[in-house]
Amino acid sequence: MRNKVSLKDIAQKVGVSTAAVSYALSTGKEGKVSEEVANRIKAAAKELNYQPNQIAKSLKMGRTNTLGLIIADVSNPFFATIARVVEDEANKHGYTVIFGSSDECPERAWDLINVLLNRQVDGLIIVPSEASEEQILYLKDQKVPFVLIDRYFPEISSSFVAINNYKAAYDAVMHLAKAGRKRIGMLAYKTSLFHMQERKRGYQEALRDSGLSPDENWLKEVRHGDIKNEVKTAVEEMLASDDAIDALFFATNTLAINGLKYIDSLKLKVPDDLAIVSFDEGEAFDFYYCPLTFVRQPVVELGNKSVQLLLAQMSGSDGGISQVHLDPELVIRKSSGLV
Amino acid sequence: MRNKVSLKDIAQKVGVSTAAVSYALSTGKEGKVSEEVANRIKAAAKELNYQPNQIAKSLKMGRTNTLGLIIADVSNPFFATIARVVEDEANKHGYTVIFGSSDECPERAWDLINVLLNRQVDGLIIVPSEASEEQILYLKDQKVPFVLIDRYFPEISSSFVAINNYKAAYDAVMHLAKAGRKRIGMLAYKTSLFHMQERKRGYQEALRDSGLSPDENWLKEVRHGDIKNEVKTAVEEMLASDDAIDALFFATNTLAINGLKYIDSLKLKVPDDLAIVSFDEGEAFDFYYCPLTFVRQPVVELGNKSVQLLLAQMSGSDGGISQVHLDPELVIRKSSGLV
DNA sequence: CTGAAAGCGCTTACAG
DNA sequence: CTGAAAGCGCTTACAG
Repeated sequence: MRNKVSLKDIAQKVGVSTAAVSYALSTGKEGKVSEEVANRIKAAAKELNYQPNQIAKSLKMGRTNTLGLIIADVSNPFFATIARVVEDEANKHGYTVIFGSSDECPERAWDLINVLLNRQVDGLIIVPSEASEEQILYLKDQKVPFVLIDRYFPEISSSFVAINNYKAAYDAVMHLAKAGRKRIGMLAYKTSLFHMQERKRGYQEALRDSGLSPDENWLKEVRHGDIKNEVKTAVEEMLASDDAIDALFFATNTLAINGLKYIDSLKLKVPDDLAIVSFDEGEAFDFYYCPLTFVRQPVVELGNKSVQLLLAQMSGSDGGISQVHLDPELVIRKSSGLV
Repeated sequence: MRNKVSLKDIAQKVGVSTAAVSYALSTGKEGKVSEEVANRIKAAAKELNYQPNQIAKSLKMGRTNTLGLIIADVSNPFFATIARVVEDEANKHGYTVIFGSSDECPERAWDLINVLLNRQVDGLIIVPSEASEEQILYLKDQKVPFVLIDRYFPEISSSFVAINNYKAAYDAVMHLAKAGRKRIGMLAYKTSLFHMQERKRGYQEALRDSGLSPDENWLKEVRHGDIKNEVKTAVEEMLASDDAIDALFFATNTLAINGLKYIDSLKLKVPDDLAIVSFDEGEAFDFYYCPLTFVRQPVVELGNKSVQLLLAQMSGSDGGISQVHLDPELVIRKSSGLV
């Protein structure tokens, strides 16, 4: 089978102890073995195509140089990009990443945490799902290094990297107000997760600050699951009332994709009939007839920063909890009706 | 720190050997320890919140229950979906997956293979990049269980799961011919990889079988890297000649996205000015004004099958090499000009 | 039925 | 400068 050659084989071949081989092969321990012996060892290692067994090393060292990443779903482009960025940044620092998709389901997230912990990952990066506070508290209690990304729980003190969702929504809606829209709707997810609450709060504050009294029919929430139909119903209702909306802010890209499809089926014209602002860009919108105004999340920074915070936390050099808010950017194009 | 509780701690608490604890806690070894002792052990394990250290177990067992997955790029939706499917299928069988993105670069693929092997993955699923034959031969030589996915090297005997690319392209182009198109172009990648060769062969055979003598200007190849500009130039040339194409077959979804953007900028109308068939569906096309005819790859089956083949190979129950070709499906919509 | 012991492949404190 | 030995946390063949 493979990987049969171990330190012992090299030691035997050269006629030294495994200790000598270990010293000779690890950098920074040069003084421990004479150069001549070291060279013979290195030659033998190369000849036998020696590949160190990281599992054995990990067991001995108590470190695996592995990071665990729990996201909602890799097949969602937003999370796929995060996964990619985290992978690259981790690799750069000599870490491998193991990821898992929680599907926004706390039970699956628990399973993943246990699997990753049993595999002795050195730290975790987590996009927490709803109702997973218990998990986060457990990790804190167990002193597992971790950082939350994209979302966090304000009532739990922990490291995180997130965007300023309040501001993102506030700016988006203010922009629609400035464009002259009076009846601005918002389509969001029905979830207690803080990032979504913040987006809703931003929406509401912006309405207030624009002197537009929010109508309760303008803010609709749908659940994960049967998105397509729920979005249809929600948008239908926003458009049906006497006070039909004249602008719509989508709280995520998935909501925007589904919402726009339905709006198109109604033959409504963006932005004339309905002005639109969405969250995130993406290939999905590349072919939309009207270039969309959207909130650009700094996803690369989000991913990089989460790795950096985690590594700092693991090395103990940061002395505690770091909470990072990154600023999103409102990219203005035609769909909001101002240009 | 975390995970401090080991078999030894439980053994001490209960007053038995670690062996007894190990037996009591592993299923299928019931007879090895009296029920009464076993119960006390289990109670203690629960009380101490014992979590087995998989690293230690792996070292001892010579198996990690981990699969390595090397794809071109997780942030590409096609590969992201494969990653997701592989993850789910592997989990179902008790395996964790570690993935890495090779970026179609053989050096990066080599690095990934070494990292994964050093981490003692039990097997590999690989989307091979160009010029990586050496790597595949190495894996064979080392008797590492692996299966290739999406692509393979016909001159190297190995397990793989791929689609019938020749047929996919042949059917697509025949369909365009049936739609009355006479000058059918194809935009492909410049690569020696077999799947692309097969797609080109399918295109050429279909032209021949339709009595359309292929013009060498109709088949263009671009390199990864500066896709956007190369696609632009290629499409430009296909349209510029006296024999300008009246239909275009895209060999991948990335090529289609870039190609269609350029075609749109030319104000060409699909399918009247130019009929289109693409590879893969995707959100990207959801908003395209003309529903696209495309080759649907059975990506879920592709992923599932690759895991199944790998597990069979690892268990030694399949006695060698399995080569699976899955059939793609041509989904006919408006862009090809027949409906 | 039960447990002491060896060993997976490493690293490093320690004694020579 | 060099190497024997212990030990990371498990599992299991083996002896009692």
